[in-house]
Amino acid sequence: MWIQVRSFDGKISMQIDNLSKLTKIEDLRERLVEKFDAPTDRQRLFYRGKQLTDGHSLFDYNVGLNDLIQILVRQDAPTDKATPTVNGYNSAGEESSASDKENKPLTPEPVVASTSKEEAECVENGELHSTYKIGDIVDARDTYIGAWFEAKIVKIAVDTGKRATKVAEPNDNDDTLSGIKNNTNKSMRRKLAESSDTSDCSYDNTDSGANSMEIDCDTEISDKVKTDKKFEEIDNLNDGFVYHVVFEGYEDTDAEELTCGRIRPRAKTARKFSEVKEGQKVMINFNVDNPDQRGFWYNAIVTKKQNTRTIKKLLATVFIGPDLIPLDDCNILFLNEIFEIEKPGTQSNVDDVAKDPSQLPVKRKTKPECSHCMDNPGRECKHCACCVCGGKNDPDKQVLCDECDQAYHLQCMNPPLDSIPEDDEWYCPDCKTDSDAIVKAGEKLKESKRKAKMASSTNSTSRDWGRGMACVGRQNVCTVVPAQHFGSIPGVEVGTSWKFRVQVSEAGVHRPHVAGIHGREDVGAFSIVLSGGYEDDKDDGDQFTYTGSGGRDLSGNKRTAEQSCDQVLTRMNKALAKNCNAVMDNKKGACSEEWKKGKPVRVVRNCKGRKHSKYAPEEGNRYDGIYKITKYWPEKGKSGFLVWRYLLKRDDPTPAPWTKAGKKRIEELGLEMQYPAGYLEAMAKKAEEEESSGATFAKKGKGKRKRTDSNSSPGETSEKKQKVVKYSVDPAQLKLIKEDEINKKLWEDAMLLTKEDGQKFLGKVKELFNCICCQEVVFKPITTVCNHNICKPCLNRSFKAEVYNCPMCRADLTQEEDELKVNKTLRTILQNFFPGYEAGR
DNA sequence: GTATTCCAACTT
DNA sequence: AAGTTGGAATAC
Repeated sequence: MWIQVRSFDGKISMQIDNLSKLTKIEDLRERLVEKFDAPTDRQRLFYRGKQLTDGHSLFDYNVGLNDLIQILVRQDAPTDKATPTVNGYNSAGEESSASDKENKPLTPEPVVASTSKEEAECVENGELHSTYKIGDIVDARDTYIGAWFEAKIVKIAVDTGKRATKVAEPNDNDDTLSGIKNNTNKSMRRKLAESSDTSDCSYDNTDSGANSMEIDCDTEISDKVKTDKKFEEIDNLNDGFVYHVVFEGYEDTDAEELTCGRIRPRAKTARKFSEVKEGQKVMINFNVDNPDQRGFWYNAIVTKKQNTRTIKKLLATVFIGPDLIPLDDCNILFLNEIFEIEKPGTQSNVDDVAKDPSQLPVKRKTKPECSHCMDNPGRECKHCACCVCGGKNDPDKQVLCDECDQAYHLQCMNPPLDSIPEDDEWYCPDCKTDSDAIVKAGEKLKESKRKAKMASSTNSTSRDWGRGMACVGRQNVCTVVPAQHFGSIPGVEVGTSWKFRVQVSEAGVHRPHVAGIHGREDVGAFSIVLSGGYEDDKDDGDQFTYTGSGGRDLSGNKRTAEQSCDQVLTRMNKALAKNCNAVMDNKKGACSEEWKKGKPVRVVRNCKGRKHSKYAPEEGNRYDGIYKITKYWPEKGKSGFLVWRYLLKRDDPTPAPWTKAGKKRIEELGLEMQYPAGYLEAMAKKAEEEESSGATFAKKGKGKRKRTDSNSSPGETSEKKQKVVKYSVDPAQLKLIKEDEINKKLWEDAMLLTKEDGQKFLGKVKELFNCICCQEVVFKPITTVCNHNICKPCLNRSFKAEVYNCPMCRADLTQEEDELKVNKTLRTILQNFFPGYEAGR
């Protein structure tokens, strides 16, 4: 068996082959380490909303063939923090970390790791001429967004030129002005701080395209870069020291290593608006994403000032991003919060602050972290405070979920918690893996009673199973027609072949997984498979005899056995008889005068029938069209027991696949053997492995070579086929399509394919009218104002969850809330093309 | 190769 | 919930 594994961001995806259903989760993890660069203990695997835990098998979780498992890689190893790894190196050693501690008088023991022995020599305060001292209260420029944040120096080291942050330094040579990513929310900032810990970090904001902005590259800007070079000169200053700073509010995050150019004394001189002059360099608050809101603190040059009695306005060039790109003509909102830029290298302020704590500058206001309560401490907020009561009280008694980041008061939990959990990780009830559903490793999932009875659960077998196609479940269900449907399946051409029976089931042609007859004794038979079970069945192509089922002792889950008793005309045998256009006779059978008036049976021939029939396909299963029951009768089989026999005659307008016309048609339509999704890939890989492992044999053995040929994908030969069979849409359907004006464009797209074949056309219709929510053909379709088609039930669900956007394009649908009108025309057309597809809904 | 035996999908 | 079923891999 094979499955798909994908990272949550969708960036990395791979097929894992050669799995058995009994493969354990821990074994699966091993297979993911390399590709996802994730040690097993950092992997979090999810399938259908459940987190997979070790000790269980894929079967326990009902993971099916080609199913998708998502992987999330934990940032931090869940091990103890005594030996942190920073910058990709291990901690330098015990001595240096011991001396670290002495040098950190003020801070509550931040995790600072030296990068190597060489660099680990910490600088004693005053010993060397560093620009700043440990404990200095400073502003430090964030590497990525270019804004200044309050920070504190916790450690100083001699710069050996090997700083990890080097890659994150402003890049003089790089004059790319576009594609600046601006991240301004809290979690982003935290991420930024974290990500700078990795030496090979090149931060790429993929989480939200909405936050990124592009700066147009025009000559004006390049000119500005030159004139304002001075900002850069300061920023690139290097006094030979590396300053380890911790940002205020992020004390629990590792320190960031910066050069002195990225640091300056904490801004303390506020300038009055009246004092500010054009051309002046200042630090102002600006929000790049939403210029009419509060943002972060950036360097800026005042370019225009208007100060009349009625108008007070300040325009400035603001320097943003890692390369401090100038952004012209920014309207500065907070005219009473303009700070002078402190000169770098001015007297250290650590002693002053120690003497007189009131000198400590007030924390500058930045963009509120919570857009719901605007950080108003008096306002309850379930977003940034306790998500149960919204209260902001007792922050030390709030516990944060490591999955969703929501806060919970201990007392607001149900049941309440007595104390902060001691575990490294804590998950809120919503995120916690359901411990009821997943019991301790080694035991089975409680879920299904049936499963508990199975051999694999009762430990009655040691058989490994589920590597192949014998016991897989269906990947899709045919909804084009109801399960109990007589006649052909729209879109499935005569001559279509599938490798495995389960695929025939998926296509809706013959639904049972194993059984040869699909029917209901009170309704009739819908389809049969000829798989050569009975020697005395005679197959002449256009007509054949068929034997009913039963009369054998299949106890013990056997598939074959000698006839051991008479067959009776019940169940499937009766169903087949029902199709015959004659009065039912369960003693002697019956014969139809007008056999064509009987109910249609879809006939599939299986390659196993080749033993006795030349009409059977060479490989897999082939749909041969509609047959009808001419007569049925009981007779003595070779075993001496009674069996029911049926004579079927072909009644299908399409030429049979073995005829000349039929072969031509198959060629024209380009019908090829259908394999399960991922099957050919899995086989190719398997063959490759065999090839390499058996390389020494390959030289001798001629047989091995053959294999490469049979591996060639069937798609390769498709070039030469010509599709001349047109698919015709009948006039009534065409009329309806014209009426569905609102979907005109989609229909035009689909109609292009009528030149090819029905499969293509109907496939396209399915694709174009697929509901993005349920991934099926739209049921009770609603065509939105933005011209998208969604199932009414799907849209209703969305509205119930108070989401009033189009699931397709996010367009506002608030107006439509009251009157969700089904596009009746479209519904009729779809019903026309896919008769009964609604029955499955 | 052949006998055995896993599960899934179906109906009753 | 139990019985039926000629699939297809696994064990021998």
